[in-house]
Amino acid sequence: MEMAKTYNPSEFEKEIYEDWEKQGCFKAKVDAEKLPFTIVIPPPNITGQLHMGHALDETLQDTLIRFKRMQGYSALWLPGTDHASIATEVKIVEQMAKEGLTKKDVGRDGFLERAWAWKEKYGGRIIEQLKLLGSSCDWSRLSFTMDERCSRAVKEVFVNLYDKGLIYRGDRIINWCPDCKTALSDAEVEYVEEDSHLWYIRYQIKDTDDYITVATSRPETMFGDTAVAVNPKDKRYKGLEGKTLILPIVNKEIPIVYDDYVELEFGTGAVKITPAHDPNDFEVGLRHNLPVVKVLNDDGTMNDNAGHYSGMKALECREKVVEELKEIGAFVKIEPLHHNVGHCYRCHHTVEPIVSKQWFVKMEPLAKPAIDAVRKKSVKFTPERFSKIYFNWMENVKDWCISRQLWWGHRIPAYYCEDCGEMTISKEDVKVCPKCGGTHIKQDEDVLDTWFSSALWPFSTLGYPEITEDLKYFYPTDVLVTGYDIIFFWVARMIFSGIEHMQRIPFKNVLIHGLVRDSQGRKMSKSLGNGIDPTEIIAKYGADTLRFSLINGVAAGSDMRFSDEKLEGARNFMNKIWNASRFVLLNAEGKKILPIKDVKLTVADKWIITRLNKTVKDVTINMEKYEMGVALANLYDFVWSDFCDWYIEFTKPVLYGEDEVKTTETVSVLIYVLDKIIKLLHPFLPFITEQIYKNMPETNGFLMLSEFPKYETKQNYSVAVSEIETVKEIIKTVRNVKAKTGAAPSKKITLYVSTEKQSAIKAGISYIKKLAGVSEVKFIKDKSELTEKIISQVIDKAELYIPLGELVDFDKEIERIKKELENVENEIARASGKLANKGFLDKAPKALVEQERLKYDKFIDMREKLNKQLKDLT
RNA sequence: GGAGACGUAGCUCAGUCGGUUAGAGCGCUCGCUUCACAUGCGAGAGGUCUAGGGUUCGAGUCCCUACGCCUCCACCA
Repeated sequence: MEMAKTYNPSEFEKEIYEDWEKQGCFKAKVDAEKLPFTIVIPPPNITGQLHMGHALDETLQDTLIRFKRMQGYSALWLPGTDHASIATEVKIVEQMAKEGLTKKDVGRDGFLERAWAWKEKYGGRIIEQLKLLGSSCDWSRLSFTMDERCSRAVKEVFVNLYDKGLIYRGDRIINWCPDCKTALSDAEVEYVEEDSHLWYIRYQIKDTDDYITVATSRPETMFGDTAVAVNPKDKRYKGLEGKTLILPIVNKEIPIVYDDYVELEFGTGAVKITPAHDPNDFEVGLRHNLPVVKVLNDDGTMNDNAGHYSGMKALECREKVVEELKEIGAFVKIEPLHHNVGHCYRCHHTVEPIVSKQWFVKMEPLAKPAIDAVRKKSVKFTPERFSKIYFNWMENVKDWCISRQLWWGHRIPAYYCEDCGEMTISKEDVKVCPKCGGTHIKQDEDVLDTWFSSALWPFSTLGYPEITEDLKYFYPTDVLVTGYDIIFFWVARMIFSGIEHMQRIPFKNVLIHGLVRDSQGRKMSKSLGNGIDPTEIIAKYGADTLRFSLINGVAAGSDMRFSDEKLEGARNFMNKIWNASRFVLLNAEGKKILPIKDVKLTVADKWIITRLNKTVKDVTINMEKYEMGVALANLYDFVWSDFCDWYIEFTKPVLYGEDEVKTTETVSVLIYVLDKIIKLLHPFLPFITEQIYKNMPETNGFLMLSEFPKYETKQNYSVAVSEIETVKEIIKTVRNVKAKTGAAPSKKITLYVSTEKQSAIKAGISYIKKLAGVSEVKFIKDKSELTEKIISQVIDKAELYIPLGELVDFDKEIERIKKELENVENEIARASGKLANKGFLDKAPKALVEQERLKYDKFIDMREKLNKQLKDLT
């Protein structure tokens, strides 16, 4: 096979993925000989389309799992999707609306039928998109939060928690979305700052002409007022104990109560208490045994308790009530108010606090061990700072409202006997009442919060509640990769669920990444229309380019800006890899490749092998720390700068020369290094590397199943490395002089060198000639041996003299030397200052002091030479 | 109100345990049709590391204060 002249990913990505899948490369086996390494995917919603957030999340996971797989672990990346209760239900309702149908029209069974059909049709879409990215998920284990296995786990957990008294049902104030018509958990409410008003209304004290003025932001809820509260310390309201107020408009009598909750400074210091529609008022109501009067319907309209406002929308009612209060003289004043208003995280409709009967998980006993697990580092967050956010939430967590008034989801396994009223909680369907034997049984209408099932994901997907081989081998999982926006919804709940039901943490590490923003730093959103479709990028640039641009140089946990420039940079790197590989493979054609140990290594060979070894080490260490951005940046630098810009250039004099033996040896080293490069790059860039691997001589099987390079600890080529560094410096210096003086780069010059270390330069003489455009290198003792006009350059350990004839501008040269001298003087001052400092000599590490001494000597030497040069010129 | 980040080149960002002459990519300037690659090669310019104080032999890095910008949590009607 021959490599195509240009990098064209669309020609091979699909085929390679199919091959991997066909050959079972993604399948993880329970293998006692190997250590397991497990990642469960954060299950994307079945309603979802792949977006950049997914692309980042999946790329990180795929990179890790491929790395571990190549390191010899039995690596399982377990994929699946989430039924996304609210999000999906909203879509089905929308779809039905187009046909003029409502949920009521089709009924529960009819609705679920449609939902399942919808899931069959669209649920797999995102899976196909994940494949385009190159995700090496074990598709044979594909799960779904509502499949049989996960549903069984949900029932098991519900019953367990209920039996332990950790699930209860009761009338509590919850967040109600009037649009979705369901309860929401606290985490599902987003607060948005809004401008509103504070209305001051006076309530008459019964049998007097006195009034108490209350301040409220929601006048329409006054019909639900069952008291007015004041602070017991408030002197303004002394002696009102036991007095009764007349609620305006409805003329209902309500008591005055004293409660610490009331702030003295805010408003008038008197608060109307509406237990049914405010969480704080609800608490006050409990403390003072106040009745709970609801005034809102589930759709956000006023109910019959609002008298003649019944049926009106809350906001409309607000205006009308204020008007009426004005008419009857109960209105005092209005003030602007800036406050936060809760909105539904799915439909963004304003959320109403409403009292209703819901199911709750008691959080305190569950949160405690989950906090300990993170505190004791059984679960580690990367970056570490996110554990603080976790603690902050967990330590103040309230009971979790888990019932939703929806149909798409896990129906709550509570059964009510219509004959005797008995409630039975059961994993199995209940047909006969265990108490009275009655057969009129009705299951609870509500379903569970989506996050209730996702909380079980790390073990429900592995077989729980059955203790399967998979569960024993792959649990606990190793790392969970997700965005910081989902720590409360999901990460926290998985941690306490794993501890509670498996008696073990669900994962050892949590790798948190940031958001992918647009080039201006804005969140990508539908409303802004600034979203980028990853599949379009893959179609245009290929998956590897996308993966590279998402990972390279990005620090864990921080947001990133995504831009065309970034993509182009990534694409250019793919092109670089492609062409460097082509160069190596074209030169290797027909050559016998020697094992590296049979090659007589040149200094350049030793240098690149040393650099390679260092890169293997850096990449490995950074991968272990989940610093994928740093690891990939290391590789980028090594491949482009060291391998392409220097080493490949070093090989050219040999490859284009006559020496057959040397050519064979050089090609062998090139192949050796390229082989390591594509292995190192493979976790990040699976397609291009696999494609190159296909073209490598003497390979079989897949690159993705090959072994990840290991680094040597004993290797010592320090002499060669320092020689090559000197050679590089000489080449750069000559190039610099040519550029500065305007000499054509192609103009061959004779290079005179004065040095005590000729061996270094002799070893690299062919490189200097080729890469610096030098015809001859001559060693001299002193500049005085030269009669031509020259430019001299001081480098570490040597002085270079470059004759350029009439081209030399001596004034500029003097200026340059002066500047250089200034630089060196600064360094000498810095170094000598350090070395004169007793504290530094005493306390700094010895190696560092020694290093500083060497530097000092070097700069002194340079100063001497520069001064001499300056003298020669003036 | 509570918490957490961030502030480094024109732009986007790295900078690991406190120790290098503070780095990269893009952009910019100059030069190059060098036989893998112009999606390239070579050479450059560009920095008071937001400001001030402290700890230290030594601070871009640790601590404090201020300013600027961002995010999360809480939710006083």
